[in-house]
Amino acid sequence: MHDWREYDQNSVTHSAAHHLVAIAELLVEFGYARVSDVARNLGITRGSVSVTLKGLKTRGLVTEDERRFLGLSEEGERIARGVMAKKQVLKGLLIDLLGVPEELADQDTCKIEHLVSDETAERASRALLFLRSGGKEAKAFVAALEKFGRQGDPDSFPSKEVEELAREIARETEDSEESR
Amino acid sequence: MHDWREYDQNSVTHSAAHHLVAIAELLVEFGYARVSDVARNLGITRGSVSVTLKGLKTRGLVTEDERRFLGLSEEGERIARGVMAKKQVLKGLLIDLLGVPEELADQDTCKIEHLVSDETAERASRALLFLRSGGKEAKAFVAALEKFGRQGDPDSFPSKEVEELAREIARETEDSEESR
DNA sequence: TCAAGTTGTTTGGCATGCCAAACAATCATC
DNA sequence: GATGATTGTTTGGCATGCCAAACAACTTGA
Repeated sequence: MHDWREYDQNSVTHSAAHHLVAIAELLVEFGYARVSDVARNLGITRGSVSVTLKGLKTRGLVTEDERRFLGLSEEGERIARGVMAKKQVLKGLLIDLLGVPEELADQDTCKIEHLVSDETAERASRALLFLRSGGKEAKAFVAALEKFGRQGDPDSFPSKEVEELAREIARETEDSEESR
Repeated sequence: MHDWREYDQNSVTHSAAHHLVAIAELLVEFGYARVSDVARNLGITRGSVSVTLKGLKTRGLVTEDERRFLGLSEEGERIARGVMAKKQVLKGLLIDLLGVPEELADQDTCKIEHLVSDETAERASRALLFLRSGGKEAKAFVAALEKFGRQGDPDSFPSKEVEELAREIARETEDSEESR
Protein backbone atom coordinates (compact mmCIF):
# COMPACT_ATOMS: atom_id res chain seq x y z
CA MET A 1 0.00 0.00 0.00
CA HIS A 2 1.17 3.47 -0.89
CA ASP A 3 1.06 6.48 1.39
CA TRP A 4 0.16 8.55 -1.60
CA ARG A 5 -2.40 10.72 0.10
CA GLU A 6 0.39 12.53 1.92
CA TYR A 7 0.45 14.91 -0.99
CA ASP A 8 -1.11 17.64 1.08
CA GLN A 9 -0.21 16.37 4.48
CA ASN A 10 2.54 18.92 4.83
CA SER A 11 2.55 21.67 7.41
CA VAL A 12 0.41 23.73 5.08
CA THR A 13 -1.73 22.90 2.08
CA HIS A 14 -0.93 23.92 -1.44
CA SER A 15 -3.47 26.69 -1.12
CA ALA A 16 -2.15 27.99 2.19
CA ALA A 17 1.41 27.90 0.93
CA HIS A 18 0.46 30.08 -1.99
CA HIS A 19 -1.33 32.57 0.20
CA LEU A 20 1.73 32.90 2.40
CA VAL A 21 4.05 33.28 -0.56
CA ALA A 22 1.77 35.88 -2.10
CA ILE A 23 1.90 37.97 1.05
CA ALA A 24 5.66 37.65 1.24
CA GLU A 25 6.05 38.69 -2.39
CA LEU A 26 3.70 41.64 -2.04
CA LEU A 27 5.52 42.83 1.06
CA VAL A 28 8.80 42.79 -0.80
CA GLU A 29 7.44 44.38 -3.93
CA PHE A 30 5.07 47.02 -2.55
CA GLY A 31 5.79 47.16 1.16
CA TYR A 32 2.25 46.18 2.06
CA ALA A 33 -0.33 43.49 1.36
CA ARG A 34 -4.08 43.61 1.79
CA VAL A 35 -6.75 41.00 1.11
CA SER A 36 -7.46 42.49 -2.31
CA ASP A 37 -3.81 42.45 -3.24
CA VAL A 38 -3.49 38.82 -2.33
CA ALA A 39 -6.64 38.00 -4.29
CA ARG A 40 -5.31 39.78 -7.35
CA ASN A 41 -1.94 38.10 -7.00
CA LEU A 42 -3.49 34.64 -6.81
CA GLY A 43 -6.25 35.26 -9.31
CA ILE A 44 -9.09 34.33 -6.96
CA THR A 45 -11.85 36.37 -5.34
CA ARG A 46 -11.49 38.53 -2.26
CA GLY A 47 -14.07 36.39 -0.54
CA SER A 48 -12.02 33.25 -0.92
CA VAL A 49 -8.90 34.98 0.34
CA SER A 50 -10.78 36.43 3.27
CA VAL A 51 -11.96 33.01 4.35
CA THR A 52 -8.61 31.30 3.88
CA LEU A 53 -6.70 34.00 5.72
CA LYS A 54 -9.10 33.77 8.63
CA GLY A 55 -7.79 30.28 9.17
CA LEU A 56 -4.17 31.28 8.72
CA LYS A 57 -4.60 34.09 11.25
CA THR A 58 -6.08 31.66 13.73
CA ARG A 59 -3.13 29.38 13.18
CA GLY A 60 -0.80 32.25 13.87
CA LEU A 61 0.81 32.36 10.45
CA VAL A 62 -0.65 35.64 9.24
CA THR A 63 -1.03 38.93 11.09
CA GLU A 64 -3.17 41.99 10.43
CA ASP A 65 -2.75 45.47 11.80
CA GLU A 66 -5.45 48.03 12.58
CA ARG A 67 -5.33 49.37 9.04
CA ARG A 68 -5.99 45.89 7.65
CA PHE A 69 -2.48 45.48 6.35
CA LEU A 70 -1.39 41.88 6.34
CA GLY A 71 1.88 40.52 7.61
CA LEU A 72 3.53 37.19 8.32
CA SER A 73 4.44 35.79 11.71
CA GLU A 74 7.89 34.37 12.20
CA GLU A 75 6.54 30.91 11.47
CA GLY A 76 4.56 32.12 8.47
CA GLU A 77 7.58 33.80 7.02
CA ARG A 78 9.69 30.73 7.58
CA ILE A 79 7.21 28.64 5.64
CA ALA A 80 6.93 31.18 2.84
CA ARG A 81 10.70 31.46 2.55
CA GLY A 82 11.03 27.70 2.42
CA VAL A 83 8.47 27.32 -0.33
CA MET A 84 9.92 30.16 -2.36
CA ALA A 85 13.44 28.84 -2.01
CA LYS A 86 12.34 25.37 -3.09
CA LYS A 87 10.64 26.74 -6.13
CA GLN A 88 13.61 28.80 -7.23
CA VAL A 89 16.08 26.02 -6.68
CA LEU A 90 14.04 23.44 -8.53
CA LYS A 91 13.38 25.87 -11.32
CA GLY A 92 17.06 26.67 -11.59
CA LEU A 93 17.93 23.02 -11.75
CA LEU A 94 15.37 22.30 -14.45
CA ILE A 95 16.69 25.16 -16.53
CA ASP A 96 20.43 24.82 -15.98
CA LEU A 97 20.69 21.06 -15.84
CA LEU A 98 17.88 19.74 -18.01
CA GLY A 99 17.53 22.69 -20.34
CA VAL A 100 13.80 23.09 -19.73
CA PRO A 101 12.49 26.38 -21.17
CA GLU A 102 12.01 28.95 -18.46
CA GLU A 103 8.28 29.31 -18.95
CA LEU A 104 7.72 25.58 -18.58
CA ALA A 105 10.14 25.30 -15.68
CA ASP A 106 8.07 27.93 -13.94
CA GLN A 107 4.82 26.07 -14.50
CA ASP A 108 6.24 22.75 -13.37
CA THR A 109 7.93 24.02 -10.23
CA CYS A 110 4.86 26.03 -9.33
CA LYS A 111 2.92 22.81 -9.03
CA ILE A 112 5.45 20.88 -7.02
CA GLU A 113 7.25 23.53 -4.99
CA HIS A 114 5.61 22.80 -1.67
CA LEU A 115 5.56 19.03 -2.09
CA VAL A 116 9.26 18.33 -2.18
CA SER A 117 10.97 17.35 1.04
CA ASP A 118 13.51 19.60 2.68
CA GLU A 119 16.25 17.08 2.21
CA THR A 120 15.64 16.67 -1.49
CA ALA A 121 15.50 20.43 -1.90
CA GLU A 122 18.74 20.78 0.01
CA ARG A 123 20.40 18.26 -2.25
CA ALA A 124 19.01 19.97 -5.30
CA SER A 125 20.52 23.20 -4.01
CA ARG A 126 23.89 21.55 -3.69
CA ALA A 127 23.70 20.29 -7.23
CA LEU A 128 22.70 23.67 -8.56
CA LEU A 129 25.43 25.43 -6.60
CA PHE A 130 27.89 22.95 -8.00
CA LEU A 131 26.60 23.44 -11.52
CA ARG A 132 27.01 27.17 -11.13
CA SER A 133 30.40 26.91 -9.49
CA GLY A 134 31.86 26.73 -12.96
CA GLY A 135 33.92 23.64 -12.24
CA LYS A 136 35.17 21.72 -15.24
CA GLU A 137 33.18 18.61 -14.37
CA ALA A 138 30.01 20.66 -14.34
CA LYS A 139 30.70 22.29 -17.67
CA ALA A 140 31.75 19.04 -19.27
CA PHE A 141 28.65 17.30 -18.00
CA VAL A 142 26.20 19.90 -19.21
CA ALA A 143 27.86 20.02 -22.61
CA ALA A 144 27.90 16.24 -22.94
CA LEU A 145 24.31 15.94 -21.76
CA GLU A 146 23.11 18.47 -24.25
CA LYS A 147 24.78 16.58 -27.05
CA PHE A 148 23.40 13.30 -25.75
CA GLY A 149 19.91 14.75 -25.46
CA ARG A 150 19.75 15.54 -29.12
CA GLN A 151 19.96 11.86 -29.96
CA GLY A 152 16.48 11.24 -28.66
CA ASP A 153 13.43 11.69 -30.80
CA PRO A 154 11.00 13.78 -28.81
CA ASP A 155 7.79 11.99 -29.67
CA SER A 156 4.97 11.64 -27.20
CA PHE A 157 5.85 10.74 -23.66
CA PRO A 158 6.73 8.14 -22.64
CA SER A 159 8.84 6.93 -25.52
CA LYS A 160 9.64 3.22 -25.72
CA GLU A 161 13.15 3.94 -24.61
CA VAL A 162 11.88 5.75 -21.53
CA GLU A 163 9.43 2.97 -20.74
CA GLU A 164 12.26 0.48 -20.84
CA LEU A 165 14.24 2.71 -18.52
CA ALA A 166 11.28 3.00 -16.15
CA ARG A 167 10.88 -0.77 -16.06
CA GLU A 168 14.55 -1.10 -15.25
CA ILE A 169 14.29 1.27 -12.32
CA ALA A 170 11.17 -0.45 -11.07
CA ARG A 171 12.99 -3.78 -11.14
CA GLU A 172 15.89 -2.38 -9.15
CA THR A 173 13.57 -0.89 -6.58
CA GLU A 174 11.62 -4.09 -6.17
CA ASP A 175 14.85 -5.94 -5.62
CA SER A 176 15.94 -3.61 -2.86
CA GLU A 177 12.53 -3.87 -1.26
CA GLU A 178 12.60 -7.63 -1.29
CA SER A 179 15.96 -7.70 0.38
CA ARG A 180 14.71 -5.71 3.31
CA MET B 1 -0.61 36.80 -11.45
CA HIS B 2 0.31 33.17 -11.24
CA ASP B 3 -1.49 30.29 -12.89
CA TRP B 4 -0.85 28.24 -9.84
CA ARG B 5 -4.20 26.55 -9.70
CA GLU B 6 -3.28 24.43 -12.71
CA TYR B 7 -1.90 21.96 -10.26
CA ASP B 8 -4.77 19.56 -10.91
CA GLN B 9 -5.79 20.82 -14.28
CA ASN B 10 -4.16 17.89 -16.01
CA SER B 11 -6.02 15.32 -18.01
CA VAL B 12 -6.72 13.46 -14.78
CA THR B 13 -6.60 14.46 -11.14
CA HIS B 14 -4.09 13.18 -8.67
CA SER B 15 -6.72 10.82 -7.35
CA ALA B 16 -7.74 9.47 -10.75
CA ALA B 17 -4.12 8.99 -11.76
CA HIS B 18 -3.53 6.85 -8.71
CA HIS B 19 -6.61 4.75 -9.35
CA LEU B 20 -5.43 4.07 -12.89
CA VAL B 21 -1.91 3.24 -11.77
CA ALA B 22 -3.25 0.93 -9.07
CA ILE B 23 -5.25 -1.01 -11.63
CA ALA B 24 -2.27 -1.24 -13.94
CA GLU B 25 -0.04 -2.48 -11.15
CA LEU B 26 -2.54 -5.04 -9.94
CA LEU B 27 -3.03 -6.36 -13.45
CA VAL B 28 0.70 -6.87 -13.82
CA GLU B 29 1.17 -8.38 -10.39
CA PHE B 30 -1.91 -10.58 -10.04
CA GLY B 31 -3.48 -10.66 -13.46
CA TYR B 32 -6.71 -9.14 -12.24
CA ALA B 33 -8.02 -6.14 -10.33
CA ARG B 34 -11.31 -5.69 -8.51
CA VAL B 35 -12.71 -2.75 -6.59
CA SER B 36 -11.54 -4.26 -3.31
CA ASP B 37 -8.05 -4.79 -4.61
CA VAL B 38 -7.79 -1.21 -5.74
CA ALA B 39 -9.11 -0.02 -2.38
CA ARG B 40 -6.55 -2.09 -0.53
CA ASN B 41 -3.78 -0.91 -2.82
CA LEU B 42 -4.65 2.74 -2.28
CA GLY B 43 -5.55 2.42 1.38
CA ILE B 44 -9.06 3.85 1.01
CA THR B 45 -12.50 2.31 1.36
CA ARG B 46 -14.27 0.24 -1.26
CA GLY B 47 -17.03 2.81 -1.30
CA SER B 48 -14.70 5.59 -2.33
CA VAL B 49 -13.16 3.48 -5.05
CA SER B 50 -16.56 2.44 -6.29
CA VAL B 51 -17.63 6.04 -6.68
CA THR B 52 -14.41 7.21 -8.28
CA LEU B 53 -14.30 4.35 -10.74
CA LYS B 54 -17.86 5.04 -11.77
CA GLY B 55 -16.60 8.34 -13.12
CA LEU B 56 -13.58 6.79 -14.78
CA LYS B 57 -15.77 4.19 -16.47
CA THR B 58 -18.03 6.91 -17.77
CA ARG B 59 -15.01 8.73 -19.12
CA GLY B 60 -13.96 5.56 -20.88
CA LEU B 61 -10.71 5.07 -18.99
CA VAL B 62 -11.67 1.99 -17.01
CA THR B 63 -13.50 -1.13 -18.15
CA GLU B 64 -15.28 -3.87 -16.24
CA ASP B 65 -16.24 -7.32 -17.39
CA GLU B 66 -19.22 -9.41 -16.38
CA ARG B 67 -17.28 -10.89 -13.47
CA ARG B 68 -16.51 -7.40 -12.13
CA PHE B 69 -12.90 -7.59 -13.09
CA LEU B 70 -11.49 -4.18 -13.89
CA GLY B 71 -9.38 -3.27 -16.87
CA LEU B 72 -7.98 -0.18 -18.56
CA SER B 73 -9.00 1.21 -21.91
CA GLU B 74 -6.27 2.14 -24.34
CA GLU B 75 -6.46 5.73 -23.15
CA GLY B 76 -6.51 4.71 -19.50
CA GLU B 77 -3.48 2.53 -19.96
CA ARG B 78 -1.66 5.27 -21.78
CA ILE B 79 -2.24 7.64 -18.87
CA ALA B 80 -1.23 5.04 -16.31
CA ARG B 81 1.93 4.22 -18.21
CA GLY B 82 2.81 7.88 -18.47
CA VAL B 83 2.38 8.51 -14.78
CA MET B 84 4.32 5.41 -13.81
CA ALA B 85 7.13 6.24 -16.20
CA LYS B 86 7.36 9.77 -14.84
CA LYS B 87 7.55 8.52 -11.32
CA GLN B 88 10.28 6.02 -12.05
CA VAL B 89 12.34 8.44 -14.06
CA LEU B 90 12.13 11.20 -11.48
CA LYS B 91 12.88 8.76 -8.72
CA GLY B 92 15.88 7.45 -10.59
CA LEU B 93 17.18 10.94 -11.14
CA LEU B 94 16.78 11.89 -7.48
CA ILE B 95 18.64 8.77 -6.43
CA ASP B 96 21.36 8.61 -9.05
CA LEU B 97 22.03 12.29 -9.48
CA LEU B 98 21.22 13.89 -6.16
CA GLY B 99 21.88 10.93 -3.92
CA VAL B 100 18.47 11.09 -2.25
CA PRO B 101 17.79 7.94 -0.17
CA GLU B 102 15.47 5.59 -1.99
CA GLU B 103 12.73 5.73 0.60
CA LEU B 104 12.58 9.52 0.44
CA ALA B 105 12.88 9.60 -3.33
CA ASP B 106 9.85 7.35 -3.42
CA GLN B 107 7.81 9.63 -1.18
CA ASP B 108 8.75 12.76 -3.08
CA THR B 109 8.12 11.40 -6.54
CA CYS B 110 4.83 9.89 -5.41
CA LYS B 111 3.58 13.37 -4.69
CA ILE B 112 4.73 15.01 -7.89
CA GLU B 113 4.62 12.23 -10.45
CA HIS B 114 1.50 13.30 -12.27
CA LEU B 115 2.22 17.05 -12.05
CA VAL B 116 5.35 17.21 -14.14
CA SER B 117 4.98 18.09 -17.80
CA ASP B 118 5.77 15.56 -20.48
CA GLU B 119 8.60 17.66 -21.80
CA THR B 120 10.31 17.99 -18.45
CA ALA B 121 9.89 14.28 -17.86
CA GLU B 122 11.33 13.55 -21.28
CA ARG B 123 14.33 15.72 -20.52
CA ALA B 124 14.75 14.09 -17.16
CA SER B 125 14.75 10.75 -18.92
CA ARG B 126 17.50 11.91 -21.24
CA ALA B 127 19.58 13.04 -18.28
CA LEU B 128 19.07 9.76 -16.49
CA LEU B 129 19.89 7.73 -19.56
CA PHE B 130 23.03 9.75 -19.97
CA LEU B 131 23.96 9.30 -16.34
CA ARG B 132 23.53 5.58 -16.73
CA SER B 133 25.32 5.42 -20.04
CA GLY B 134 28.53 5.30 -18.06
CA GLY B 135 30.22 8.07 -19.99
CA LYS B 136 33.22 9.65 -18.38
CA GLU B 137 31.56 13.06 -18.06
CA ALA B 138 28.72 11.48 -16.14
CA LYS B 139 30.98 9.62 -13.77
CA ALA B 140 33.21 12.62 -13.21
CA PHE B 141 30.23 14.83 -12.53
CA VAL B 142 28.59 12.54 -10.01
CA ALA B 143 31.87 12.05 -8.20
CA ALA B 144 32.63 15.76 -8.10
CA LEU B 145 29.10 16.60 -7.03
CA GLU B 146 29.24 14.14 -4.18
CA LYS B 147 32.44 15.65 -2.97
CA PHE B 148 31.03 19.13 -3.36
CA GLY B 149 27.87 18.20 -1.53
CA ARG B 150 29.75 17.27 1.59
CA GLN B 151 30.88 20.84 2.01
CA GLY B 152 27.43 21.96 2.98
CA ASP B 153 26.16 21.76 6.51
CA PRO B 154 22.74 20.17 6.36
CA ASP B 155 20.92 22.38 8.84
CA SER B 156 17.28 23.25 8.44
CA PHE B 157 16.06 24.19 5.00
CA PRO B 158 16.58 26.71 3.56
CA SER B 159 20.11 27.47 4.61
CA LYS B 160 21.38 31.02 4.15
CA GLU B 161 23.45 29.87 1.24
CA VAL B 162 20.39 28.40 -0.44
CA GLU B 163 18.36 31.52 0.19
CA GLU B 164 21.05 33.59 -1.45
CA LEU B 165 20.98 31.22 -4.41
CA ALA B 166 17.19 31.46 -4.60
CA ARG B 167 17.33 35.26 -4.61
CA GLU B 168 19.86 35.11 -7.41
CA ILE B 169 17.63 32.92 -9.54
CA ALA B 170 14.64 35.12 -8.82
CA ARG B 171 16.60 38.15 -9.97
CA GLU B 172 17.58 36.46 -13.21
CA THR B 173 14.03 35.42 -13.89
CA GLU B 174 12.66 38.89 -13.22
CA ASP B 175 15.21 40.30 -15.62
CA SER B 176 14.18 37.98 -18.39
CA GLU B 177 10.53 38.77 -17.75
CA GLU B 178 11.10 42.49 -17.89
CA SER B 179 12.91 42.25 -21.18
CA ARG B 180 9.93 40.63 -22.80
C1' DT C 1 -21.15 66.73 0.39
C1' DC C 2 -22.45 63.02 -1.90
C1' DA C 3 -22.14 59.66 -5.64
C1' DA C 4 -19.00 56.25 -7.14
C1' DG C 5 -15.46 53.21 -6.50
C1' DT C 6 -12.72 50.18 -3.43
C1' DT C 7 -12.32 47.12 0.28
C1' DG C 8 -13.29 43.17 3.42
C1' DT C 9 -16.82 39.97 5.04
C1' DT C 10 -20.58 36.82 4.95
C1' DT C 11 -23.47 33.56 2.80
C1' DG C 12 -25.14 29.86 -0.13
C1' DG C 13 -23.63 26.98 -3.76
C1' DC C 14 -20.72 23.73 -6.14
C1' DA C 15 -17.05 20.22 -7.00
C1' DT C 16 -13.72 16.91 -5.35
C1' DG C 17 -12.63 13.24 -2.52
C1' DC C 18 -12.61 10.94 1.56
C1' DC C 19 -15.27 8.13 5.46
C1' DA C 20 -18.68 5.11 7.88
C1' DA C 21 -22.66 2.53 7.81
C1' DA C 22 -26.22 -0.08 5.84
C1' DC C 23 -27.37 -3.07 2.02
C1' DA C 24 -27.63 -6.70 -1.36
C1' DA C 25 -25.25 -10.12 -3.81
C1' DT C 26 -21.98 -13.61 -4.17
C1' DC C 27 -18.56 -17.20 -2.40
C1' DA C 28 -16.94 -20.58 0.55
C1' DT C 29 -17.06 -23.92 3.88
C1' DC C 30 -18.85 -27.18 6.66
C1' DG D 1 -28.21 -26.08 2.02
C1' DA D 2 -27.32 -22.95 5.89
C1' DT D 3 -23.76 -19.78 7.88
C1' DG D 4 -20.44 -16.50 7.66
C1' DA D 5 -17.13 -13.90 5.01
C1' DT D 6 -16.17 -11.15 1.09
C1' DT D 7 -17.56 -8.05 -2.38
C1' DG D 8 -19.64 -3.91 -4.60
C1' DT D 9 -22.97 -0.13 -4.10
C1' DT D 10 -25.49 3.54 -2.08
C1' DT D 11 -26.15 7.09 1.15
C1' DG D 12 -25.34 10.89 4.30
C1' DG D 13 -21.64 13.36 6.27
C1' DC D 14 -17.43 16.05 6.45
C1' DA D 15 -13.43 18.93 4.93
C1' DT D 16 -11.19 21.74 1.49
C1' DG D 17 -11.35 25.36 -1.62
C1' DC D 18 -13.29 27.81 -5.09
C1' DC D 19 -17.24 31.21 -6.88
C1' DA D 20 -20.96 34.79 -7.06
C1' DA D 21 -23.74 37.93 -4.86
C1' DA D 22 -25.10 40.91 -1.32
C1' DC D 23 -23.55 43.74 2.22
C1' DA D 24 -21.34 47.32 5.18
C1' DA D 25 -17.52 50.27 5.74
C1' DC D 26 -14.18 52.97 3.90
C1' DT D 27 -12.06 56.43 0.37
C1' DT D 28 -12.10 59.68 -3.16
C1' DG D 29 -13.09 63.09 -6.47
C1' DA D 30 -16.00 66.48 -8.61
